[in-house]
Amino acid sequence: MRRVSLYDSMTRATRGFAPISPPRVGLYVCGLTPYAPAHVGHGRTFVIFDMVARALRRWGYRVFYVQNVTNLDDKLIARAAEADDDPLALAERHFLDFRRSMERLGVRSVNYYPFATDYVPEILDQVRALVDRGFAYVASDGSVYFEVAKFPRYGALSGQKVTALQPGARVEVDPRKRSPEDFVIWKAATPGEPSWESPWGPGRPGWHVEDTVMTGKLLGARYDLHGAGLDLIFPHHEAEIALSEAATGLAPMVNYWMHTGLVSMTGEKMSKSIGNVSSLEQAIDDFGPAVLRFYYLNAHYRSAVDFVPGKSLEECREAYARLALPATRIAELLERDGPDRAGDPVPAELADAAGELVEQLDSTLAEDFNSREAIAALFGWTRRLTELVPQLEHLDGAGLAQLDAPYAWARETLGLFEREGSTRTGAWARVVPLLLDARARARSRGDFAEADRIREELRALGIVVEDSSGSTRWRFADPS
RNA sequence: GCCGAGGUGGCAGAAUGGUUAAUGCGACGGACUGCAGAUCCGUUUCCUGGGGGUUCGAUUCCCUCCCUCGGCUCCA
Repeated sequence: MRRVSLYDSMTRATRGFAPISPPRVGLYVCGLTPYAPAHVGHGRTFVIFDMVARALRRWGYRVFYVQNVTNLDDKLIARAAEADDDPLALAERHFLDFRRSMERLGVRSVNYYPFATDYVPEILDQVRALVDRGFAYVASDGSVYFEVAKFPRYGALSGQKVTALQPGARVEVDPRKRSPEDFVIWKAATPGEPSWESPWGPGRPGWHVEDTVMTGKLLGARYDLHGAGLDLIFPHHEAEIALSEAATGLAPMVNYWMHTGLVSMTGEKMSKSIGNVSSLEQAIDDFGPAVLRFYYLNAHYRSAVDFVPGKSLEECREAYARLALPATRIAELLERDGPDRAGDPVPAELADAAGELVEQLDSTLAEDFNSREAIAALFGWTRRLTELVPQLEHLDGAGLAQLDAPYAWARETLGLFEREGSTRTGAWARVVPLLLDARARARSRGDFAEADRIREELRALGIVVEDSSGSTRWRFADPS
């Protein structure tokens, strides 16, 4: 296992990562409440933790990655009511869309997506335990609240002092609470909502308790790593700590907290409730998954990034295309001729440099997942290889694989450079070269009118033909 | 008001108690090309919010001020 250091939001320091029972790592990331389509900001958090899981696995850790789904809450109920729909069905639909986006983005590292409503019996057990132990109280309507005053460590993660909070700053104070900082863990049902029987009457789980029950059941009372966007630090993660540690008596609930920086748009946090969102699905459609991953990983995960429509992803498209060029050429050659293709061996110093770079990439990423530095190093490799692009044609399969090693590293950890299906299979792969041969003959006899006609005909079919000094290449036109 | 994270070139965005502050985008110039496109090469010397302090040396550490963003019981 490689030595990894990461910034822990609880201690506010970069620390060496030591799992409770190596090589196993329990990773929990707060997933989304699927009441609306996912936006570009959500994608950032999930791509980042996908990278974290991929990298840890590469380095020998056995990561069990859980990402929850809050499939029932006030917003879902409100949205469903507007559309005369069932909240659980609405959540299911949005979740499936979200999974499709994640699949397209190459986020495949999550082992399990638990749904909150599948854990109601366990949630009731935890609520009951908290009441029994005196940490929670039952209000007159049958709702159950956690009493923050009973848990002195409350506020350790966020640095907040309960006395300094401004109750009602953004959300109205619930009159059933003993104290404004208390939070609901079991909500008495209003007629028409999905509800479950409980000792306190029909109701449904509060948000915070869902997570502690699922992590407790799936990862244990104490586990290694908890991640999410930093907007969840207060109150959600503070509440998770209080609930779990109060209910189990075991602390700390989690050893390392990782929080990702937020994506803003027009200077404000991108947020469903503000409405300044840019659809994740649309961004993938327009730019492809690789450009989006590049966008996310091209900044340190903890820094805030501003999303500028019409600019941010366009810039990344240019940069990524340049970065990926040698990787694409190598992949094309290996795809065409197979891994055993004949040719010259690669010069030893170049092969060595590739190996050294891979080591450098690993150590860079192992220091608090600095994907930006890794990408900068990859640009260095691309610069070096682009000078050799005309010579790649003459190298043997093993040599190409050696030169590809840094890109293969990025495929594994960053999820970049993955070929989205071959563009060169099927009938096109046979027919287009025939047409290009005819065009080449036309060009060589000076019949440029015919050459241009063939190029235009192909263009109309969505195939772009590009000449370079020695050869002609073709590709499918960009989707937009 | 309180808590937290920040302020780096035209833009995005890293890093560091010490030679030219990474990388990319953009811009400009050139190469290649029948044309188009793509690609490549070069240039972009004057970039670390203001003021103090510590130090031989600060963009980095400390204090203070200003500004921005996030949170204050909806949120990735």
